[in-house]
Amino acid sequence: MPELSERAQYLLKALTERYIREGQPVGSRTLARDAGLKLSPATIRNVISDLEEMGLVCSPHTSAGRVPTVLGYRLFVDTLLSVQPLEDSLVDDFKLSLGADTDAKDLAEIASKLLSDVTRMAGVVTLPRRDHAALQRVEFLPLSEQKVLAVLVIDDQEVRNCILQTERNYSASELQQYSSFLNEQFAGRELNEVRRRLVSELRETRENLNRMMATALEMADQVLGEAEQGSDYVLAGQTNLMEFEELCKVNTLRHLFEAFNEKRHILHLLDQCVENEGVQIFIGEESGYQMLDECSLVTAPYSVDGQVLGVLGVIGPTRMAYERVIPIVDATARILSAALNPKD
Amino acid sequence: MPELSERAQYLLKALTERYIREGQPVGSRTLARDAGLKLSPATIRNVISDLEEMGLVCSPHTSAGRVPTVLGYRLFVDTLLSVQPLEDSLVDDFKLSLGADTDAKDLAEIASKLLSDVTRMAGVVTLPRRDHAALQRVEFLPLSEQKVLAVLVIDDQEVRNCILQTERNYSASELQQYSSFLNEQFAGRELNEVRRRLVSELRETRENLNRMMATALEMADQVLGEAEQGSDYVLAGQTNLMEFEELCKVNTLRHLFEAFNEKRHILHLLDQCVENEGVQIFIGEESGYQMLDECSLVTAPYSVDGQVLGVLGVIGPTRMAYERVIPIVDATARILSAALNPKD
DNA sequence: TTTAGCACTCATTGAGTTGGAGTGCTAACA
DNA sequence: TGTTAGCACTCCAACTCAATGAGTGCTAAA
Repeated sequence: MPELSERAQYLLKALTERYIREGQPVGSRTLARDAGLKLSPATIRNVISDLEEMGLVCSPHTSAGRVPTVLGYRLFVDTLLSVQPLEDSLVDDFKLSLGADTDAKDLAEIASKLLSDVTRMAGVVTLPRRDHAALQRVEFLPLSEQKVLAVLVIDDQEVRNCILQTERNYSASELQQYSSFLNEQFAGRELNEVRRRLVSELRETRENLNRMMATALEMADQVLGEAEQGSDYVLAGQTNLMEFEELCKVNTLRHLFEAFNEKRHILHLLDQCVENEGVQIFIGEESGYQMLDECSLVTAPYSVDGQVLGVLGVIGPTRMAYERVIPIVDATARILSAALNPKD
Repeated sequence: MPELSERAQYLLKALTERYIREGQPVGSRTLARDAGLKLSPATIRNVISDLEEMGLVCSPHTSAGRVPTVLGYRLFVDTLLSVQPLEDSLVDDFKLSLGADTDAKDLAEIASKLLSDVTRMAGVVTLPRRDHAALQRVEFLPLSEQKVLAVLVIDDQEVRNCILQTERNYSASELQQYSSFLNEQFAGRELNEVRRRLVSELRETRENLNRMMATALEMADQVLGEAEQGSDYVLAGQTNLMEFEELCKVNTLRHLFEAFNEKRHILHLLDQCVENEGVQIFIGEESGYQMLDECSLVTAPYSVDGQVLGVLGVIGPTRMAYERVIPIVDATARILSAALNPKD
């Protein structure tokens, strides 16, 4: 990519900003008026023509103004953007809303709602991964004929339960034995470590023919398997996307909403953002998913104790106010991280 | 409403069926050919003209054919419809899919998916109300500083837990005392009865200054309050609705999808169907909700032990194949009922 | 009661027209 | 060499206009 003159950069910025604001292809005359430079439309045409050659802008048809391409947006976002600082009042609002002492899922829902409300686009938050969370305790309770209730206490905020189908009946005291055995062994360890060690221990105890331990371990294994509720996300404000001209073709919307329902693809995309520290942006086709061709995704990971637990973000048209959305997503990720941190 | 001649009825039926099939206003010529009656278009025009006077059909504009009105659909559905029996293979499929031994929520999700897949419209299933379900057991477990985990075993299939914030720490044995006290009192009783009795018992024990009982009751009260996860529903196949011409205005879709997200309205509507035994149908504006003006809703309640637990149904355009949807909804309700019944 | 005939209405389609916005190119200017 | 004015050109969007065709209502005859 050849170097871009100061002026060309400035004009690309002006053009992109104008287009984001107005949604209409912008022509040389408009730009001349708008940009504040003392240049005639003709001069501007020359510059813009260079930008076009570099693939940063294009015109939808011969006699229309120019529109940023994905590449143009990319350059704009990476090097030209002047990010606005966020109003304190908004941050306070967010902190308040995410301050309630509820479980992770509720927080995710609140956060996605906040994101969608403030940006008037769609907000998305993946549920926190719990691989690295510490297992606090396991409890087994007899339920009924050949059914045992297993309760998995992960931390103060999250408890999962699942119902095990067993081969025979177990008494409460027997189950108590199992759980205290397991707690001795595994309490305080990370879930994925527990998972790993379960496998090896199982093999070992089977060899040793220790019936009681084996049963306990088998149960634990089953619980972890069940509780392994594959990663998931919550979405809010999908309908906001219907307000944007450029997405308002029924077919575009259908593909988009099908993807939202299907979840697989969106999840895969969001997973890619876990790696990256800080705000990450996919513009248009960059995502690699066709249904997002006319959309951009702005994400940021959230974490607890330096462990990234998930990702949140905003989905909207490529023509979105990045300079506003970016700080919002960034701040929300921080606030959510704080909310998830054990406060004591 | 004046009596309708045999012939008029027949023609209304033919017209409605044709319109449902083709989606185009049907004219007298078409109807003459289609209906199998040996009548000229002119004659048919006379009859149709009567139907129009009665408000059963109308024409979108002067020189178009006729389309059934809501009233026309109503008459069609109530008295003219020939419901097709369902293929056994489909019923078997449904039974298989709903046979798995999972919890109520999963079943509801499967059912709504089935409904939407088979009808190519949107399937909806309310989560089962648990007011009349028997409380099997309560357990309290100490979690951490001033936090107690309460587990509510409702029946073999459903367990709820919630985390209580308490004023001081409780030991495991103390909590054990509470839960066994509560289980003695309430196990086996219906949830709403438990709720009712809790209130009065609380008042009584407070007067008696029985500290221990009071605490136990207060905890139970809190649990029930928390677990009171207001009624809810699951929806599948919303995007199918985008395939229908008549709903494909972005605005219509937006209102519809907003209603789906909002849930309140749809729930209220579905609640009305609990009363009615068997299949109930809302056609177009009959629902009273504007966003459903161009939709119909076909529902049937499902129940266990004669207790209606919820409603399921299909949402689609008014122009839907009622004769097919009705038996599908009916059968699904039966199969879901069976699946929820304790099998032992 | 049914039918044929006819005049009439109205949505839809496609072709032709116009106006405006914007471009690219060229030649002149600083 | 960079900047500007002028001009021909392109294309979209909006509009008009006429033709088409599906369907109706009415009337009078079978």
